[in-house]
Amino acid sequence: MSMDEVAKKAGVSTATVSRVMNGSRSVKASTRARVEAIISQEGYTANRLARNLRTAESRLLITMVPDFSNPFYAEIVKGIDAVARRHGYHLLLCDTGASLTEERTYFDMLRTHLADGAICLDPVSTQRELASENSLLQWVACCEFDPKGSVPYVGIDNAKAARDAVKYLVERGRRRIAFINSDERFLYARQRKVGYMTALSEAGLTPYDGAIVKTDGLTFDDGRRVAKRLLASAIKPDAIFAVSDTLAIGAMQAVHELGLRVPQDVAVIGFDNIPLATMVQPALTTIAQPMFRLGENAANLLLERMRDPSTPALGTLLDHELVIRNSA
Amino acid sequence: MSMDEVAKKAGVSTATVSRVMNGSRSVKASTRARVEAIISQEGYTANRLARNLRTAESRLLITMVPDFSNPFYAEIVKGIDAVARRHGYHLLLCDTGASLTEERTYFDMLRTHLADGAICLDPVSTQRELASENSLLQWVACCEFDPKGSVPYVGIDNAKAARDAVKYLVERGRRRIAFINSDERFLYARQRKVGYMTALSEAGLTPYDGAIVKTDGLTFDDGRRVAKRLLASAIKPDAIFAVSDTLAIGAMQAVHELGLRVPQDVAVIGFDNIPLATMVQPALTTIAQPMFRLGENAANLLLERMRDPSTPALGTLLDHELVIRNSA
DNA sequence: TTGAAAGCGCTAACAT
DNA sequence: ATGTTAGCGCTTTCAA
Repeated sequence: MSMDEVAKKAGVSTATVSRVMNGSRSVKASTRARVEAIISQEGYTANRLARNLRTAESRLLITMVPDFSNPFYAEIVKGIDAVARRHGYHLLLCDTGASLTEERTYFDMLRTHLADGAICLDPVSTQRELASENSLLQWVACCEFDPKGSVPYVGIDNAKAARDAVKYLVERGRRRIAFINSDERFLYARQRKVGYMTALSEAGLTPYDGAIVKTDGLTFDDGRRVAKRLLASAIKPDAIFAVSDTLAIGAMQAVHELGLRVPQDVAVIGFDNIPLATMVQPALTTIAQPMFRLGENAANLLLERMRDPSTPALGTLLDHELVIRNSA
Repeated sequence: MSMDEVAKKAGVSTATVSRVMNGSRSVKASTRARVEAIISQEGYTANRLARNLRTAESRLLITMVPDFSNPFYAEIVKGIDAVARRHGYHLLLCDTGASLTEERTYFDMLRTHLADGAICLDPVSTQRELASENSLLQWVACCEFDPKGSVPYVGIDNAKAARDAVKYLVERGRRRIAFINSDERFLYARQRKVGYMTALSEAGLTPYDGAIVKTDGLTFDDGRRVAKRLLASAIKPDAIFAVSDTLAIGAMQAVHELGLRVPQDVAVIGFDNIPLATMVQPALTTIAQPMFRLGENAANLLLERMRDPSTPALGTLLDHELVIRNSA
């Protein structure tokens, strides 16, 4: 059923029906009542495709996530969703698999007006590729960002956070501190490595031979695998710092499987403070990111820029926190 | 830039540009080349709002999830996404919080042609409310479904699966088997309870006093909390069957905190086989659901019904599997 | 093989 | 306070 038919039944013009639907003040009470009666009686809802075409907005926001089976992103998305909803927007959530091609597809949805704005959580390396070709589109970066780029962002100071974690290990007397990093296409991976190096050099240390390892993914099993390698080499670590909790938990598992104890033999620190961190044995010491608030901030930033595109494209860094539990 | 401008630049009509964009065969090769040159040179992409309005389809599929921080749903969504993508659809993912009001919002998006179809993972109790008012819309249920309803669905036989789990415990000599259930608005909760009762009665047992407990949520902490209650009562369980892995892992944690051993003192079985199940100590025995395939099937079912609405609205049950590890 | 023209269902400027 | 009308940018029949 279209607006035309509603108008006909109510004996008014489509313009009046439109006014009623959009809450325009300039409709006589009796007319409004008559129209509303028809609307609810017929269960009429406006065709949003038509409305969107006409008003050139869709009230849809895209959120690009590299992998939504990673629990870390869930909280961020909830923060985004909360803000979006509060402003009458809905979320088009996309698992890009960190792939450039997929990203392009979603940017196309912006370009073709299927969505009004986007929040990108994908690796900064892909973001850089996309920045120039999508400079006219409304989008912001969250967690992953190019500090020198022109895309507004919200994140944390990864280098400082990693430094805090490693500094803590040093203060507890650890000297052979291994570092499990992930894909360095991600800014956080590169920055956290910097923080790791900084903390060591501030303590007059250097990474021992073979202290730094890399994984492709972020699964528990990735963590377990590389930790086993770490624990099987000539020089054995007395502490492991992993760039994500999932990796850290995998590493703890590996330590246990080799008959060693956490933290006595090997201390372990993770990053993210996912819900699970409190549930493993021993509970995981980690760096907490304000995930929900990261999402909220990103959404607010985007909405603000959409409202007023001349808003300066600034970057915001939120605070992290070292959460000390029992694994280190 | 609109199609009009492309047409003007190429010296053809919009109809021809449209034909080129949609790969119509009836365009002279030289004309096509000329138009395509302009398109790529200008970086033109069609306004999908306009196209959607005209063709009355959006190529968007809604997926309603009660809570996407639950890792269980992530795999299902990936299955849905894979199929959707293969057929040129994109996913509008929604966290409804299992709320009826939210659900209604998303069904409205179907009604208003913002999306072409929906897959609902929300509790069957809310689905029932929605079934009649949305009987004309294209949607299917996944995991949660009304076996007697008219909405097509894909799921597993929860009662049978739960029975398998509890039967296994009985066969291993357990007698005081506790049951941690969650919100009984969910079909799976009710069906699994049936399975639990069936297995016991088949073994000539009845639940001991206080054997059955309920939680509101599905977090680790919910599991830990109720397990503590269970282990503090007069009669202590020698086994715990939880309706989800997250609850089971929380329960294991509680057992450990009380200085008891899993499985020697208390065996624990979960449900879902989330990735984490292999990473906890001891590794969790659980019922595996084919999550990815559940998602794939649901999406295929939906697409089929959209293609041919006369396709019978049938229900499919996929197989589960008891995965034996070390916790029971 | 191509173009002209109608129209998808709505909003908003303008007129009354 | 209400109606008329012109489009938003596309697809698609119909005619040439």
